[in-house]
Amino acid sequence: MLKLTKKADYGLIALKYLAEHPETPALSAKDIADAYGIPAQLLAKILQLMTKKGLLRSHAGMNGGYALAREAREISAYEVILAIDGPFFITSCTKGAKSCELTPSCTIKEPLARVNDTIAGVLKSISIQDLAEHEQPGMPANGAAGLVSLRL
Amino acid sequence: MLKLTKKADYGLIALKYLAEHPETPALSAKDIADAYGIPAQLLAKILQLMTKKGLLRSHAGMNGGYALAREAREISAYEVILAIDGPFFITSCTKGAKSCELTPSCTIKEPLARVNDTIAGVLKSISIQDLAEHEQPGMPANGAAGLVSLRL
DNA sequence: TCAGTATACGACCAATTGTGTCGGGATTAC
DNA sequence: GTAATCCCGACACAATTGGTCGTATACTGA
Ligand code: FES
Ligand code: FES
Repeated sequence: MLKLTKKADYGLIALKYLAEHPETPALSAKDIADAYGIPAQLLAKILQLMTKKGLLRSHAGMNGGYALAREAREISAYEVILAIDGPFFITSCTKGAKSCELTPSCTIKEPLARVNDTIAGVLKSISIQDLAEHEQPGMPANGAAGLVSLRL
Repeated sequence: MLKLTKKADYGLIALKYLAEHPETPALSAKDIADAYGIPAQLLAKILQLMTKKGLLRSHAGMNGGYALAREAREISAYEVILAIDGPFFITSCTKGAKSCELTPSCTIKEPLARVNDTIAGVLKSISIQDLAEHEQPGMPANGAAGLVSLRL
């Protein structure tokens, strides 16, 4: 539960990989898939999705492939997840604003919606570049990168 | 994606309901299920799970049922979710410490683990009592209840 | 112009997970 | 002893996710 789908995971990995290779004009889906042992065709579909959402730019033909549409710093993990898995809500009742309006006595939705927003905020504060910059192991103890306040 | 299962939702609802009725010594699974239109037998299993994890105390026999094992303030949403859905990891690769060790080049797991911890922290900061205390609508603008720092 | 490389897209199936039901057994109160 | 209640495993069904296939389309370079 509360876990990323593999697709979203693959998407993040692919973007991270692209962010790590800024010199190349484009990388094909197969290139990326091979680098990580990801099913190539599946990754292709994911990349296509992200292209449609404006996160990537694609180019067909020889030496074609995908490239980041924006700076790695300007693409958040939230956007990636949103593009691949669609809008997400932590509460299972918030589906069509239908099923749970039937039980007006249940007020659990409201506080959980705040949690949802908080998580979304955290995800928004993470950029692809953050993922790509892998500090060496050993806890470098760098400063706090983000601060998220949860208001009940 | 990234959503609570219905079971966890039901579990939270049930605990909230129990927290709202502190006067009664115990409420049966059926009582709670009827109050919200939740499948009774399913809820029963969920309550049993939470009992086994020490969140509830149960009592068989007539006028039996369930009661909170601790103060509502002392039970966090995190514990509930953990009890019902098991340990959760946002990263899909962190399953058996197996699949992703094969690709040591992928460093995406690390930063996402921090996100995971952050979310867990948020969930831990929410108690059943927080859910039960439904402020009236209208944004009461009360002070910040929790502050979670995300350190990349 | 033509062959090769690559994206684009839809349909489809397989695997997993989530949701809900059933049935029998054990406890407890009255 | 009977009715209410918890306990628990097995099962069936539904939804989601993961992955494949086939084909169409676009671009490149010789
Ligand atoms: S479960 Fe949807 S509002 Fe309570
Ligand atoms: S996907 Fe698991 S470490 Fe990268």
